[in-house]
Amino acid sequence: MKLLTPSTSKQVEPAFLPPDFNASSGEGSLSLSESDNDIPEKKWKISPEKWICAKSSKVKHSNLNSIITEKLELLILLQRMSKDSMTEENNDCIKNLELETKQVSTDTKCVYCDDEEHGEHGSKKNTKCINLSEDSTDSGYAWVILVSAFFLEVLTGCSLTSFGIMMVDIIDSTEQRASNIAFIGALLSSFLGLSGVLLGPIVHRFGCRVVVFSGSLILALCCLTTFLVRNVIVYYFSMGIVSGVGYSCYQLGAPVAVSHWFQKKKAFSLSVIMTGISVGSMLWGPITRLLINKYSWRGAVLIIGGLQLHGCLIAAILKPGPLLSKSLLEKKRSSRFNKEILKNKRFIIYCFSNFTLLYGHVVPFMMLPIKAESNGISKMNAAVLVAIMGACSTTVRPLVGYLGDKAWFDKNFVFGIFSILGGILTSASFYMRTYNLLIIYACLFGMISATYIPLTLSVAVEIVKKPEFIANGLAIILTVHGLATLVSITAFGTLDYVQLKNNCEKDTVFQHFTQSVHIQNALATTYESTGDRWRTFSYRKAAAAVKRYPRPITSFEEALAIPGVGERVANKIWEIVETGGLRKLEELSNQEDIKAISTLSGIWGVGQTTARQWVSQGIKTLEDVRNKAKLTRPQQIGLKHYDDLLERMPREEAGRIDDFVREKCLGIDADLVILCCGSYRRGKETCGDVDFLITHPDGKSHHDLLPKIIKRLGSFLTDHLVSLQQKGGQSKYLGVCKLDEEGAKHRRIDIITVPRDEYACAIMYFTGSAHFNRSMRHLAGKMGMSLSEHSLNKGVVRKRGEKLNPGVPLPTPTEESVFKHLGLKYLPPNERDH
DNA sequence: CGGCTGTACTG
DNA sequence: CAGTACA
DNA sequence: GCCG
Repeated sequence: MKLLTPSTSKQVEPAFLPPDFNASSGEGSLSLSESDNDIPEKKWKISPEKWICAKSSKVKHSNLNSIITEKLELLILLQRMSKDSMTEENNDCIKNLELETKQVSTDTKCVYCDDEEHGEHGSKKNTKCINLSEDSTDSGYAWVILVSAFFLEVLTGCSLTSFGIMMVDIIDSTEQRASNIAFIGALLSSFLGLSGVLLGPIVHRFGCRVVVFSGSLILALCCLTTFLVRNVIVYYFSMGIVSGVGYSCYQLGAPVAVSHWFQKKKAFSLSVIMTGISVGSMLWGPITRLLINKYSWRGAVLIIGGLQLHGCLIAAILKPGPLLSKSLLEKKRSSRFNKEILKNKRFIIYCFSNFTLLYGHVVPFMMLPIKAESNGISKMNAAVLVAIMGACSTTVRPLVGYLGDKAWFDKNFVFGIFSILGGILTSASFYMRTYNLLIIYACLFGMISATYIPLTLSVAVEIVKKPEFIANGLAIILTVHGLATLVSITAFGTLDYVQLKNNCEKDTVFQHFTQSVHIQNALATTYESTGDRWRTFSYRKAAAAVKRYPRPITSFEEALAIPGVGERVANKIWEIVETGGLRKLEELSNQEDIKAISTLSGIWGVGQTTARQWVSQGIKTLEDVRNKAKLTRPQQIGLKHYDDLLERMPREEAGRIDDFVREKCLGIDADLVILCCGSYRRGKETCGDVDFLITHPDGKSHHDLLPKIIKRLGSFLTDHLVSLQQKGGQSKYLGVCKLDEEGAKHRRIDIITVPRDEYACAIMYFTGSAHFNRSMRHLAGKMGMSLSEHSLNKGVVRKRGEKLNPGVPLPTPTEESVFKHLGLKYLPPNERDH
């Protein structure tokens, strides 16, 4: 085995080599004498000196035990200390190490077996040595185990990948500082590693089946908790600490299980499951994004929790194998922490450099989706970036492993160069704002990090030199990695581009930046009360543009350059950035009348005109309205539910309303097509109302449908605001509903029924957003067309806004067709916010 | 200077 | 027709 | 109030 016979006796060959190397290396050099097959326990405790002795030059058979022992000890240490799970690379190292260990034990043809009775360990009885017949492993059920273990690792890959993807949405919906949420990720990654300390003995005691099973349940429970509870402190546990432990179970379980079943092809099998985690991290990004788009991030968490329950299935498949290496794990660890290592100045310096390296390394992984999003890249594409990074890192890693073994390969050099490259690249990434550039960044960074991260450990081994310190040294390095991860993610959340995304930051520039959005909107509202419709329009537009703008505004000119922001608004933005306020707004909004107007126009059915009229008549409070004002029917209802109707409902509630209405409608006619549109369809976390679009596939049964539906919904609809028959066959109902639940509030509900051939345009319209509809209609207008909720018409002739020729409808069977006619790429509902 | 989405009910 | 609403 |  080449591993144990390095080219020079001085060079300590690091324990981290790629599986393919081990797999392909000859077995011959290590064949052992029979006597090694029966190894008494004591013999396993062998000093590190013997290990290195075995490593340098010729292998002494009698020392092989010590090699195995030492490696296992290292393994234990690594498993405890490592899993800088951000990057999985360390795990790979562990697995490589583990695999190598297995290889050794395989080669010796000495395998430990253990009756899978849980608990009764600690005595020699349990540990016996057998000569294996080769057919009992590597085939048959072993392959089932391999596939299961592979999928287990795929499930593990979910951990930080999906959290990274989700972070943006979590920040949005919890309105927490980004750093608070990022801290969950830091906890997750730390506990993924830390829990190895606890799990090591537990895997040993209860077997990997039990551990994987519990891991699965733990994860499912965590996800359920996250789904149900709306409290960030709880998330620290449910998504951070406890989830970390859960994933740790998977992570430990898979290689252990496989090592129980594979003998000859152990190296191969371990490399297979190793790729599992990479495949997992590639897959989970897009999957998570899709789930979030469809069900919001809470829903996604719940579904992921469900998916993690597959771990139970896998646990059931993972029956104890004929080979059992875990009994080896139980050996008492002989190496204690040796302070001598701290006298090695090179090593200390190396530790610091590793800290800074990892400090910088970890952030891009976790923050990439946020960075992408803050630069206006769609969430799905951000997820794709993560997948790309994963893929690149996956492809390069085996290559590095392969090259790492070559004599001419200068690890120190490569490590140095690539870590510097990674640093430069990441610094440069600050200026990468377009999707294409970020793709390149993801690719390069994935590849570069796949190079230097595994090498950190190899280089450490070379620096430590003294064999008795290697275990300690590696443990220290891995601790440093873990620490760096924790510190960097926590710290970083408060520093860089994360803030740009957020609107709840207290930091000066950023605060002013977000405040400006707020104030612009306030100004818009204020002007609305004054009645200047088009000024309002412009403020709204400018506010939206500023909100979209991915960076803090640092100069007047920068503000002016934003489309939709002119000189006057730029002046105001600059005043906000510099002083934190806007005098004009304060003047205006301190006027009692203006406050009154905005209060009154909160009543459904009361607009600017009515509100202003009332105020001028001295009606300034809701109480005044109740007593003095003349109210229309809808306004009375609006006043009755004033507070309820101004409140937005959580997405889940909209979902329950959807279920209820859907069931009732299908009771009328099972063929009806019911779609809940509006902000719900766009995947928003809260909804101001629920919008139902209903049609019948036969193209005619939508006639007279709406009254039936309203009748059917009965007391669910508490008040009717408007119920109208439109000319073209569309009917619209606006009303108020309330679920039959404890503490349920009144909610606005809109229902429209449309003819089949207007369905696509109606969906477009009813899904919105309002602003998106305006843009689409504006675009249609510029192209000589006209878009409405009924149809997309072409050949429209307009003259000074007036339509002279209504044009002819284009065929629009689907939403896609509408986009196509307008020369646009299809946008899924969740991307129609602008 | 003139447009800034397009449609439809209520009173 | 003006006012209000829907996305 | 912004933009063409």
